Amino acid sequence: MARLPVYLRALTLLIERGVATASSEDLAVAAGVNSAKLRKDLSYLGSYGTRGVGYDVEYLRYQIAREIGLTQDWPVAIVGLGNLGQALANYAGFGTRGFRVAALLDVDPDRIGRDFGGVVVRHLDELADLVDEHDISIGVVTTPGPVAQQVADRLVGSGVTSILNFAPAVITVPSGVDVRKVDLSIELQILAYHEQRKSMAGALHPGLDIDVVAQVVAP
Amino acid sequence: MARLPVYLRALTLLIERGVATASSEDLAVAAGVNSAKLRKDLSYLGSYGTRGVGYDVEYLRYQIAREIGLTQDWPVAIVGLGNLGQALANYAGFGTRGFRVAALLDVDPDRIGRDFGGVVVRHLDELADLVDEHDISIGVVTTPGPVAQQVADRLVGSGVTSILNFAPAVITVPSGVDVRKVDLSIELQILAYHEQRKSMAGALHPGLDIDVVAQVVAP
DNA sequence: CGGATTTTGTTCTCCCGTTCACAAACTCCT
DNA sequence: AGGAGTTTGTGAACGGGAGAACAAAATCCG
Ligand SMILES: NC(=O)c1ccc[n+]([C@@H]2O[C@H](COP(=O)([O-])OP(=O)(O)OC[C@H]3O[C@@H](n4cnc5c(N)ncnc54)[C@H](O)[C@@H]3O)[C@@H](O)[C@H]2O)c1
Ligand SMILES: NC(=O)c1ccc[n+]([C@@H]2O[C@H](COP(=O)([O-])OP(=O)(O)OC[C@H]3O[C@@H](n4cnc5c(N)ncnc54)[C@H](O)[C@@H]3O)[C@@H](O)[C@H]2O)c1
Repeated sequence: MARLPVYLRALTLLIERGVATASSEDLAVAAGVNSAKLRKDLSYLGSYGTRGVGYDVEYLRYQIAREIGLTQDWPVAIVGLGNLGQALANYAGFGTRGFRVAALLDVDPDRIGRDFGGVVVRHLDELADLVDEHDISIGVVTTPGPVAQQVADRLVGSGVTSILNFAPAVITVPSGVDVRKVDLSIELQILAYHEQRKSMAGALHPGLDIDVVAQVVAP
Repeated sequence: MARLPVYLRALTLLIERGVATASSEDLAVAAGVNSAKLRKDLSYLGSYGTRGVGYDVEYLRYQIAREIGLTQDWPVAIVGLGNLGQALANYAGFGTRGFRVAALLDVDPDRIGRDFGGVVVRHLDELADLVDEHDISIGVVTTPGPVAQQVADRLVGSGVTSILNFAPAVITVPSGVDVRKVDLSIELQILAYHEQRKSMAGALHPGLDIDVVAQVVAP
């Protein structure tokens, strides 16, 4: 079900291009997945396609948006207005996808009171009030790693039940709370790992050309 | 093998705490995984543990770092110095993990020439020269989605063989080139999906308390 | 020195996601 | 209207990862 957002984006792209109807094959290409997988995924939501024709792009987009819950908009709190937190707070693409920055929190007096995209940074102590006031259920953690756990604890304590964590730390939460992690270093390290294998393959089999090496290395 | 970086971070944390030896159970808790899985993963690298004792933290950390390829440092190019690109360029945690920002590229004359963390932004046309000069094999894409594909093409054309893509677009590359995607919107949408299910479960079974709901909803 | 204890490395089983393949359903053209 | 062509929805086979469980190996302790 983690692929639904990808399909949603592919559908939006097709709508922008003026496409009214698309086959599972078309969608699969646009979303970068196998067409059988895509059909099976969509069949979970119900029979929204027409055999011999394909899917009504607009209609399917709405159905997926509804399934994900994007017919409402989700207020989000961001904790930690450093480099990354500011970039997120300024990010326009946020609102166009059903999310709204409803609260910004920090503990640094230099950050508190500043304004990003029309929202003023407040002290973390005001978290519970803001969560209540704006009915926030999603929190984003962009603090340094060492304080991520305690910030997560306060988010949970204030009633937040979903957390997106950018800090390089494993955070644990009570059951019933979802955590997702975005970790730049890990992504880069995975790339570095493959890079190293590529160069090693080249060293071990200098006769092989790049295409063959690619096949050896492919996951 | 995508878990090796997580183990690496857990080990680094333990070293900072002065721990010299850790069992697979300790490591599993620190990394947030199952201990059997962790042991199986580590056994791939070789037998670096001692039965009845556990793993030498320092030694294991080095072995994993070597496996990933972090004994060398990896020069990285960042394309698109907007909100996000600037945050990445300023990010200190970059260098401490074996990566180095070697080149910054943009096409906006207002950005070109500016300095982030000691590196000057250059025009995208200079990409190939910079890749050659600094022996860059990893590129980071932080441009708007619509130009992500053409930027990726230029990266590949310049000799980059690994791409980390932050733009909300599916990019396709020749075989032999690795692409990883970091997509904020998708992460938030997955959280929203689970949020919606939580609130629906509450509406359908108003008698259930939050803990029971949590079990129903858990993946 | 030998048994009790701890913990690794590995085997085995199970389960879930992926993919193939095909019948059913729909359109289009003659 | 009917056959040819397309495309969905899904049953079935496949593959691989995850976890339980256990034997082997090392330490500890009397
Ligand atoms: N900047 C990046 O590009 C980048 C990339 C990947 C990961 N990260 C991670 O994201 C996190 C933030 O990175 P950054 O570069 O923005 O760091 P930063 O130091 O610029 O910002 C951290 C912010 O958190 C605030 N903060 C500190 N303790 C807090 C607390 N207890 N409660 C609330 N706020 C608190 C600080 O005042 C500061 O404003 C770090 O964990 C970093 O490792 C950053
Ligand atoms: N800012 C965020 O927090 C955030 C979060 C998630 C995803 N993203 C995605 O990351 C990307 C960048 O976001 P942003 O907020 O930094 O956008 P931005 O508009 O601030 O920055 C985009 C930068 O890319 C440059 N650019 C445009 N076309 C280019 C080209 N052909 N070659 C090189 N550079 C080019 C622009 O000059 C600009 O500096 C977007 O795709 C966005 O959707 C951003």
